[in-house]
Amino acid sequence: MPELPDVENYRRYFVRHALRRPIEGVHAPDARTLRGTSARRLRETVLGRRFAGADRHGKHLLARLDGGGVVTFHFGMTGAFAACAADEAPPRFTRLRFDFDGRCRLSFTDPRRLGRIGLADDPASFVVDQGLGIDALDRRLTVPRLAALLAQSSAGIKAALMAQDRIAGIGNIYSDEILFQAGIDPRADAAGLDRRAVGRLHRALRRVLRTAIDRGAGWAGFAEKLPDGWLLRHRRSGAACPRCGGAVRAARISGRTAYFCPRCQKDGG
DNA sequence: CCTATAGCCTGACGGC
DNA sequence: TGCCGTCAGGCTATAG
Repeated sequence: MPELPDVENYRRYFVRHALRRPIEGVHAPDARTLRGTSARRLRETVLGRRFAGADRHGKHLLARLDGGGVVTFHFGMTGAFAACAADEAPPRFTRLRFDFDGRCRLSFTDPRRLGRIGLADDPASFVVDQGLGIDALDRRLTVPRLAALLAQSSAGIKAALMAQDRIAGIGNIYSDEILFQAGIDPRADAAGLDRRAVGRLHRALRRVLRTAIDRGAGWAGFAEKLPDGWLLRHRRSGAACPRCGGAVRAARISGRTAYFCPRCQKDGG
């Protein structure tokens, strides 16, 4: 699940359940989930400290420790958080667990183990080290800046939106929705979009991501809360496009399955 | 430089 | 019901 809206909601969940409590235990039973660190070093870094705050950049969650240092989370395709009491059974697929004082615990769960957890000095240096582009909801991503980013891309527009080193946070699902709402063919060249199309893309990008956050992306029941007019509700081959009633089509674009409405998404195609 | 593909992992789902 | 193939909202390394 975890694209920008999902991770933003996980961040808020983390803030509610993990901030300002002494960390009394760290369980990291799955070494593969750790990236560039070890269970031992993680324990040494975190034990006895508290999380002071949590930032997000693109699909990454950056949990700041009091006194410096950051625990970084990437959720892969199936990562999530689950808080639970100490006397409850730990959730299935727990790959990392923090035990706080009292009865509160926070698990990072990830069935497929495609998620990654690591350590960094600070959020800014992590973003630089990872080579991440500007966060998709950063206000500094203006229409001219988006236009400039796309103009220097030689990729298709869907691949350009998903390139984390340019714009961080958008994945396969939300790129489909953004392009649908902007009326742009996912196979179009990124550099070939005119001013009006880039303007619509910018509007759609912000609206889609904000709305998804507000409606609870990442949590159970989100699918039922999707707006009626969204493509995501009808993201199956042959389903009826919510705008024109035509057939939704699937296509393989940059290694992922894209869904779109050929009639409503003509721009650049 | 770029795009395309396989691989990492496991679970869910549809067809037989 | 059980087995098998396919697919899944991530990224990375490697090949062309």
